[in-house]
This record gives sequence, C-alpha cells and structure tokens, in this order.
Amino acid sequence: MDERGTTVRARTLAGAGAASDAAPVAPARITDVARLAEVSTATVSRVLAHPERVAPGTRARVEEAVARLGWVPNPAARTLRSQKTRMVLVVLPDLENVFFSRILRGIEETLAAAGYGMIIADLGPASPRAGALAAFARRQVDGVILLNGRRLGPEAEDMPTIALCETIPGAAIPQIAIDNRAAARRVVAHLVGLGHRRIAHLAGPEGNVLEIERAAGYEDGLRDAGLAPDPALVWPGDYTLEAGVAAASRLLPGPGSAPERPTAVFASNDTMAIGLVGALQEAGLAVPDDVSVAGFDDIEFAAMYRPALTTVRQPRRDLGRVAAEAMLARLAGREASAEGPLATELVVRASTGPARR
Amino acid sequence: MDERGTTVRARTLAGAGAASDAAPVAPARITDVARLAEVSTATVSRVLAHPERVAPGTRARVEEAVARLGWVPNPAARTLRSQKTRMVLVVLPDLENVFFSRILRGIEETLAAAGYGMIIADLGPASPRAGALAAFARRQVDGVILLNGRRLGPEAEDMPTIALCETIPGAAIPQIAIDNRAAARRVVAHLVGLGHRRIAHLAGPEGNVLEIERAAGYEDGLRDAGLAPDPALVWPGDYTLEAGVAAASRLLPGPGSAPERPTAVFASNDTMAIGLVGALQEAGLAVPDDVSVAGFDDIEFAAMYRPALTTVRQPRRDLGRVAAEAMLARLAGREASAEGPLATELVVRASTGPARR
DNA sequence: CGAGGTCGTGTAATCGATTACATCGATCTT
DNA sequence: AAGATCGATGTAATCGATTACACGACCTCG
Repeated sequence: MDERGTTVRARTLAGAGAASDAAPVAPARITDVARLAEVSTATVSRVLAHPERVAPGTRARVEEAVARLGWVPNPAARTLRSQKTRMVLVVLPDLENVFFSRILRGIEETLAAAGYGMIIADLGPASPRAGALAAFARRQVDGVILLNGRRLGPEAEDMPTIALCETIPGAAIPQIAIDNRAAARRVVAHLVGLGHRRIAHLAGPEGNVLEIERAAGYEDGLRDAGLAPDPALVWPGDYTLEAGVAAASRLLPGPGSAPERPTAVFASNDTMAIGLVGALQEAGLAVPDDVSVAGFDDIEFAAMYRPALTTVRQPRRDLGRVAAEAMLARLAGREASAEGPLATELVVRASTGPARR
Repeated sequence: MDERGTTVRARTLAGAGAASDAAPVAPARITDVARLAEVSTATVSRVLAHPERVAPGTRARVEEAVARLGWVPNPAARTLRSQKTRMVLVVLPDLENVFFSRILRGIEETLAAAGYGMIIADLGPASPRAGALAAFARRQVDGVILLNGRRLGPEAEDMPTIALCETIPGAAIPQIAIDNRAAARRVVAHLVGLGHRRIAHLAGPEGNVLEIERAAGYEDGLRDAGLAPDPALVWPGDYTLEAGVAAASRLLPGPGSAPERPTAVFASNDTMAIGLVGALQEAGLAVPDDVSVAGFDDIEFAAMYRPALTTVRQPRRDLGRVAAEAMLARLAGREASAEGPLATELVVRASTGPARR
C-alpha cells in the first residue's frame, strides 16, 4: 500500500480559525467531501461541472462540504482524466523587452478570471529550444499564444494557437494586432503637419512583419502629402539601441551622411529612437530643434526620456485581453469573434517639433 | 470505456520522417514503450528513475523503444502518483519592473537544466490574490522563490521556499541577496573621491529591507570620510520616477530647497535617479557639472540615458542562478550550501563628476 | 547440498479526479 | 394500470505513471 496507504490523514475540520497550528495537513480529496456531504464522488464532481443536474438540496450540502474542507480539485488528477490542463502557454521572443510586460498582465488577468493559468516561455526568435517547448506544450497546456511571430513546431501544430502582435502571414489561426500601417501613416502625417518635407525612416529588421507594415504606412504618409518616397531615406535597423546610435551618423555632416539631410526621422520602435536621439545630442544636434524624432510602442522609457519621445501607444493591456478572450473562446469550442485590429494612439511629446526654416 | 476506450490509437511508428502527415497523433504511453521493448511498465519506469537497477541489455532495449516512440512521461500522471510537480513558482512584486527579467532568466536556465519548469506569478506587494496563489502553489509546484519580500501565506508555509533579493528578516529559509550595505558604501566612497562633501540620499520606501541596508551603507560611507550624516540630506522616496522628479525641487533655489545644497545625490534605485536627473536638466541644472547623481541596480536604461548613469550593477543572472541552485538542493533533500552575499560592481558613467569648486 | 543472498523483472495497488452506464423511484402517457 | 420517460444518484472503469512486494534464477558459503 505504498507510502501513505490507508492511514488516517492529518486533517483539521476547522471551518475558520485553526489555521495556526501548522503540521503539514494533507489537502482534502473528493472522497472527503463526498463522505461529509453523504453523497458519492460522482455527485461532488457533478456539482462543479454540471450544477443543474444535481438536486438543489444535494447541491447545497455538497457546496457546504466543499467550503468546510476548503477542497480544491487536484489539478494533476483532473488533467490526467480529462486531458485538459487549464493552462495556456505564452511564448515571447524576449522577456527582457519591456514592451511585453503589460501585455502579459492583460492576458493573465483575463485567463485567471476564467480559471486558467498562464505559463510564460521566453524563446528567442529562432531558438533550438522550440522543439522541446512544443513537446512540453503538448502535455502541459491547452493552448498557445505566440508573441514571437513563429509557429512552435509540428508537435504543437494541432493545438489551439493564437498569434498576437507579430502576426504570422498565412497561418490559419486567429491573429490579434494593431493596425501598424495606419499608425505609421499617422506619425508621418504628424511630422508633415509640423512642416517637415524630408522625413527618414529608421527601419526594423528586414522581413519582420511589423516592419513591413510600418514601412508601408510610412510610404502612405508620404504619398498623402504628395511627397515621393526616397530609398536613400530608408535606413536599415534592427530594433536595437545600437541601430539607433549608428543611424545618427547619417544626420551629421561628413562621409556617409545623407545628401540632403532630413529634418525628421520616424523610427520603427522607441528603443532605436532613443539610441538615435542620444547619439545626436552627443554630437551636438538638438532634438527637436535640429531634427525631430518619433518612435513606436510607447515603452515606459519613452515618457521618461529627455526629450520625452513622440510615439505610438499600443493598447497593450487590451491586446493581451483580446488575445486571451480569443483563446478562451477557442478552448470553449466557440469560434473567436473576429474583431478588427485594435486602435492605437499617437502620443505627441517633446521629441518632435516644427521643421526648421 | 469512456471516450477513447480500447480502440487502437492513431500512431506513426516512424522514427524520423513522417512528421508531415498530421492527424492528431496521441502521444506515446508507457505501455506502448513496454510493449515495444517487451518488458513490463515497471521496468520502463525504472530505466528512468534507477537505471542501475536494470540489466544493461534490457536498459538498452527500453532506451531504444523510448527514442523510437519519442516517449515523454505524462506529467500529470507522474505528478498524481509521485506528488512531485517538477515546477517552481517565482513570485514577483512587479513584472513590469525591468530589473527582474534577467534574474528570471538565470532562474529559468538553471531549473530547466535540472528538468524543472518555472511558473511566474506577478503579485503586488500586498495583493489579495496571495491567498489564492498559496493554494495554487500547494498543488502545482514543489517550491517557491520569493522576490517580493513577503511570505506567501499559511497554505504554503511548509513548502520549500527561498527568498531572493528582498530578504525576509527572521524567516528560517535560505536567503539570496547582494550586500546592499557594502555597495551603497562604495557609491558614497566614489562620490567622496570626486571631492563631494555634501551628499544627499534619495531613499526608498520606509521599512523596505533594501532601503534599510542601502541607507546604512550610505551612512557608513559618510562616516568613512569623516562626514556627519545630516537628516536634512535624507529625502523620502519610493523607487518611482515621480519620487525622483519631486526630489529635484530640493536642489533648486527657492522654498523647500535644502539650506546648504548638496553637490551629489545617491539615489536608492536607477528609476528615481533618472527622474531626478531629468527634472534637474529641465530646470536648467547640468548633470554632473552642477550636481552628480548616482543610482542603484544598473537597469538597461541606465546606460542608455543621457548622461549615462553611474550606478551599482547587480549580478542579476547569477542571483537567479544561485537561488535556483539553492532551490534544487532543497528539493533534492540536500542542505543548501550557504554562500555569502553576491558581489556587486560599481559602474562609473557620466552622471557623476568632480565636485564643483 | 541446502539455507540464505543478490539480482532482475513482473504484478498489481495506488495517486484523485471524471464520466459512461446502471439503477431506482416518481411522474407521465394512452 | 402497464409501460415509457425522466431526473437524481451511485458504481466502477479510466486517465498514465510509480513503486511496494513477490517471485524465480542464480550464486555463495558452511
């Protein structure tokens, strides 16, 4: 009879007090509840899963017993039997990127309210761990929310999956995101409104979905103003601070600088924008007096930075919430109601100003 | 016989290829492995848990079968039977605080190498969710690493617990941290070395363990230099950006300013230091020419900021690693080897400079 | 040569829930 | 009034592993 066997388990039936006298008390089991309520375990289980199928009187007795014992179904047993884990995996490209934390909160809140837990996996864009993670996911979670723009691998191919922010073109799964293109277009419109005519774009990594959309929006914005896109004004970048720093040289006099220097730059994210601004200041240029710089994302630092950064605020908590809701719908067998992209907000701060005469 | 019953399960015995023709393939079970290796399930299980008790030939057969089928033990079944989840819970006060992300990585790497998973819970300093979390922890994890300086509650009282960074005075659990006091002392010594004599301290929240230590180190540093601590130079704060901004007024001429204004400030964290520097610059004071400012933590932003911040670097990844190792030791029944506090590094950047003559 | 070991393996109980099916009394149908 | 139907509940199989104990083969030693 193994370790525990039929010996009586340490247990305090105390409804309230008694939490103090410790001594490892084994958690209540369904049989304890059944005995106390004088019903079978099947009935106890039914009270949770299908309350309407249990007579009101019986249900009340069971509920009282559950409360008295503080019983919570053993998740391992439940998972084993029902093949449902009540957990969702969230895959990030980089946990250190502050952009994600608030999204995570939105997801977590929503899932928790539905009785689901969240497991976070921090996976680089092309980590070798992806395979192991897929295998893990198969057993440990009911669904996957991807924030890294990459499917997890064949092992997890057939499980409920949702792409968030970094959409996955062509994948037949719900995709939740903002309208990057429209937002970028608005940034450019803002700059144009300030009188800028030569506006550069500091790009994200080539091929990145977000970058493709933001670049398209940038061109839209130029066209709206009757300006011709100029390839010399689209500068390569990769979302890192260093890329921003490097781009500064193009604005300074000397070799490598753009022939006709732009008066404003739209950077594809805040981190690059900050790198750029810092390097410009170091070199003696004033922002926004000499050059205006706008970013994208509205990370916490954007407001803290001097000059405070003009940028696009993403509804991060809502993005998380909506993705989680889509996942819950999917898990409940409902079709996820297809909402359009979420609204963004242009936040005008101190890093953009009137074009220099 | 329920849903699945005795029907033959969809399964491909393919060792390699064949991953393409999808159709939800049920994962292999221990009985599948046993059948293929022509042994009992007990033997299969033993190959994993106690390989030395299995004859080499048999072991090889089993291992080959495991590999062929790609079998991974069902975690729910394993947990149910063994009462071990192979998961560790990490409790944070605030996931949005960038300070934690690298620590998390250190923890995760170390745990993963030992076959453990990590679950993150984002809990405010005094969240009502703590109770629910404790109940969750009881069933879902084998141990808890606390980064928020608070025990989880009676439910989780008797499980392996480790405090990290924010220690919990008096708790009889392993505590991993840096020597905040010594580090603060070194910051002050650095400022003294630059010629500063009036050095203020922008404090953290009252009662916070970290603040208590850092404040003590600040006084140590002053005493080392033969300077008398002056209560008027210890300014209240709470680790937020706003607290830093607010503190700036004390350095500016006008009402509320310190009588004899300090030439340097040691802030208890980087966020406050940045708030302070930003507000000072806004008000026309130069950093470090007029005032030197040092922070603590070396968050990513510290290096990005202009002027780049002088601060104390914590070995974040190592903190995570060491805590995880202590947890693994505890879970394996070994006593955690009591190391002392981890070493920090003073990072001198541009926000501190010689005292003004 | 037989008692007592050791070694390798199998049998079956067990972890704690869920749920198909059986059962049983009460109500409805014609 | 006999049979059908329905609602409430119990019985027991089941999920997939772990592991105490049993067993048989072989070895050792007095």
